[in-house]
Amino acid sequence: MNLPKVDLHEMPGHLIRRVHQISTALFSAECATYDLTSVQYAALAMIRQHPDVDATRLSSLIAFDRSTLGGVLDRLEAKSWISRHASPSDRRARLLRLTPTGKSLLKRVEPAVLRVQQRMLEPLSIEDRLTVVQLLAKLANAHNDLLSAPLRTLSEKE
Amino acid sequence: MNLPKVDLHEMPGHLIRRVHQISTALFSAECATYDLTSVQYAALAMIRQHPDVDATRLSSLIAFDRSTLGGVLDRLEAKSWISRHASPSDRRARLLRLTPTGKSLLKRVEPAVLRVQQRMLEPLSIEDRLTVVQLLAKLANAHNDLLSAPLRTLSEKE
DNA sequence: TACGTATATTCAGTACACTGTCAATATGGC
DNA sequence: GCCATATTGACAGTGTACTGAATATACGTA
Repeated sequence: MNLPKVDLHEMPGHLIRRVHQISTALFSAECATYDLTSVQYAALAMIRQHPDVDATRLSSLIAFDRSTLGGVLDRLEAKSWISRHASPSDRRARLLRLTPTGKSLLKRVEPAVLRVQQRMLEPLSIEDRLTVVQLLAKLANAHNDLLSAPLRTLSEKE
Repeated sequence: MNLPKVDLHEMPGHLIRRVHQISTALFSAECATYDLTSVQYAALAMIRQHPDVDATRLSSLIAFDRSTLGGVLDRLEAKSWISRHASPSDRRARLLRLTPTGKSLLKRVEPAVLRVQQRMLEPLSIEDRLTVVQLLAKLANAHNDLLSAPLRTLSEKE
C-alpha cells in the first residue's frame, strides 16, 4: 500500500479542499472591487476565446457542471458583461458573446488574476511551482472522463 | 516573472478547482450508499479524534467556515450520527460527540474513504503521489493565516 | 460590581456544485 | 416524412462556502 493515511490532514482529498479554499479566497481578495468570482472569470475568459459558444459547449470547455453554469450566466448577463442571443441554426441554443463592457472588464481584471496565481504559488520554490502545476494538470486530465462535466476541446464535439 | 500563464487551463487556480471537483466526485461515487459527503466525513473523523469539541474549535481543526459548519452539523445530528449537548463550563457552547451509530458508520466507511485517496492519486507514479501531497500540504499550511477558517491545533487555542 | 471586549452560536443573503426532471427542438435511420 | 433518440436549456432540491448581522454568554479590568 502506498500512502494509506488515516490522518485527515494528510489525505489528498482534504488537502485539495483546503488549497481550493485558499485559491478562491485569494481570488475574491484580489478581485473584490470588480464583483467577480473565479468561476465568472473562467466563463468570461472562455467566451472571449470562443465567441458564440452555447452554454453546453462552454460548460465542457471550463469543466463546469451544466446546471450550475446557467446561474453563472444569468449573473453575468445581469451585469451586462455577456449577451445571449438565439442561434440561427439551432432554435434551442442561445449563443454567448462578451459585451464591450465585459471585454473591458476582462482586460482590467487580468493583472489581478495573474497576481492571484502568483500569490498562490509563492510559498513554493520556483522549481516546486512548476512541479505542482504539472502534477495537478496530470491528475485533472487523467480523471477527466470521470467527471459529469469533463473538459473537452471544441473539435472533439463531433 | 515565473509562470505568467494567460491560458486558463494552465492556471493553478483553475487546475485546483478541477482536481477538487474530481476529488468530491470520487468521494460521492465511493460513499453514495452511506449518504455521506466528504465534508461530513471530515467532521465525523475529527469529532471522533476530539470528543466534546465545540463547533468553533472543530471548524478550526478541519479548516471549515464556521457558519457553514452549522448546517453540516445539523445534517449529521438529523441522521443521528452526532449529539450536541450543553457544555458544563460554558453555557454558550454545545459540545459534539459521536453517537454509537456515528461511530459504527465511520468504521464502515473508512475503507471507502481510503479507496478514494488511492484512486485519486492513481494516475501518478508512486514518487509523484508523495510529491504532490507534500506540495499541497506545504501550500495549505503556508497560506493558513489568510483563511477565514484557518487550520489550528487545539493547543494553539490558548 | 459594572463595563467593554471577546467568544459561541444562529440566521439571512449570495454564489457555487451536483442530481434529476421536463419541455422544446434537432437529427439520423427508416 | 416519421419516429426513436439525443441535445439544449430551464427548474427544483440538497449541500457546501462565505459575509455580515444579531444574540447570548464569558471574562478581564477598573
